[in-house]
Amino acid sequence: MELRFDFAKPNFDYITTEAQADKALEELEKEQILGVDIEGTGFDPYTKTLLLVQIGGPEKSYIFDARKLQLKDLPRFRALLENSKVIKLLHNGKFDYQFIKHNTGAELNNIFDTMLSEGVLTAGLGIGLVSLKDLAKKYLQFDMEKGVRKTFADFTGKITEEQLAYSALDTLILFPIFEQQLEALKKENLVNIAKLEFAVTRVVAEMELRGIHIEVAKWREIIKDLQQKRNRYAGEFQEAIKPLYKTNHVDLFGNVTDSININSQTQLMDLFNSKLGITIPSTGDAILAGLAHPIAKVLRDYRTYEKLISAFGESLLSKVNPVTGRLHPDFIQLGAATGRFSCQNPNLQQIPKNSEEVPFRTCFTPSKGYKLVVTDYSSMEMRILADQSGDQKLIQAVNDVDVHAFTAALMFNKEYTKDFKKQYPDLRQAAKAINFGLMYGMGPSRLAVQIGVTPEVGKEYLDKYFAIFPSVRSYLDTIAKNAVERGWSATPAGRKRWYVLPDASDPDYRRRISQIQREAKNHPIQGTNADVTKYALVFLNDRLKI
DNA sequence: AGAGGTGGTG
DNA sequence: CATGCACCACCTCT
Repeated sequence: MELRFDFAKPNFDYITTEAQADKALEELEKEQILGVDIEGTGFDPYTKTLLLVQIGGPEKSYIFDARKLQLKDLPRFRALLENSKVIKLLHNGKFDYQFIKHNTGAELNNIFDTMLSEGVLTAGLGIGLVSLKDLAKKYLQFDMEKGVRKTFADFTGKITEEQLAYSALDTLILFPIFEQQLEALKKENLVNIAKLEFAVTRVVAEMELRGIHIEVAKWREIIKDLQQKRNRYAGEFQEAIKPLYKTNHVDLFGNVTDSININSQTQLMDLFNSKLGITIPSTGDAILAGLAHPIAKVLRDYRTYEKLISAFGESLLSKVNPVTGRLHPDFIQLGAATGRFSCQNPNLQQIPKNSEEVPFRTCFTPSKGYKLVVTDYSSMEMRILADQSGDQKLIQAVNDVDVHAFTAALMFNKEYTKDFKKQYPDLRQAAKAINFGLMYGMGPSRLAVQIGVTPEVGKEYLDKYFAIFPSVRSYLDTIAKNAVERGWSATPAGRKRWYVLPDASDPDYRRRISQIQREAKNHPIQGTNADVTKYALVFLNDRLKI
């Protein structure tokens, strides 16, 4: 590949005056494709400063100094970035979108994102989202110098030549990577999925900028209550185990100390296996629940509260932004191999469901003058399974009735009525376990454990299920078979997930193949849910624009 | 710093 | 026999 720039001496102009900016914009307005990148003093647009905005064609980069120019007062600058006829190449454009929007008002559009492209091209391979440096190495066999990047952290001085050259390279290098990725996307029929991700990334940028309002005082009240309960159980636990430990646990000041660290799995294992003579394979809740010993009970109670306090207590509040007073979590749009989102800092996707004792979610309220609108799909993955398998009975079930109850009625030869759920709760529960389990590629033995029957009965149930919904079996089996043959599976919208196929000589060959089969059965279901949700995000953002 | 255990969500 | 999918946070231990 012939490069149109010199790695060692990239061509750039450094723009510090309005006159220079006008001249640069005149050149940039001639381009159909622009590379865009920014440098800031950190990652949070609200607490960190925008230093540079680099915009360039394939041969030359123009570096706008955001501290010397009033970029929000340059309508031509904004018009260039918002010109929907021009493609903007970025790497992790969500980040640049946020800094540019916050500092200049411009809303980048028509984005081609090299990080997201690589994400859809390698989903499932365990590579994750990669840096621009990684892509330069993969596509251009070039080792990028990234030491300069760190020099921008909390930078307050005068921009150096070295910093400028580094910054320029970041927009130039996007072009040859873009060209190769575009070919790969076409070859893998991933263009439409990539376009979806590019559209979604603007929505995600807006979501993160907006953040969410949390009632901090109310949150603290909930934690306080949980702490009281936890401390009581911790005390009861220590009291109960004290006789088992001979050592006199008194510290230098005469205070009685705990016999063991209740949070230590190692010490708990020793407590049960050596001191109590109860052999357990782990201290997980499923095991403890099966023990009659009162220490197991108090430990389970302690854990319930300790979990909530440690995972959702003060640590979550520490993530409230000092400038906005709101939470601004990171939404990773390709966070899962299936195409699902993940979320971090904090993970808003794992706030406990509301209960009377733990009403965490009620603390997320609209700020004054706003309404919080909640939207969701119901039984989405069951509907997807019904639709994709084409099974007429399952389609009828998800459309017309309580699908789990309906399944149970057919499997156990009962009449389906409106109060089936009340009449036969256990049968419905068993059918629900099968419905969900199938979407995860579950086998008969796990099903048996799940619903508390023998493995033989578990197998009977599965056979019965597939006799009623024959298309579901053939659908899942075909997906699994294709995945092992081709090394990938795909959603109807075209999203792919790849699998690393084991070598025939691998001692774990059978286990690994089974793993791939389960993942592949789940991928088109979970992945389609992700596809649908992402289309909905774009749709909603377009129509609910404030 | 990273692994393993545990447990919260869809 | 094991072998239900996808995540992230916190804790201890090494």
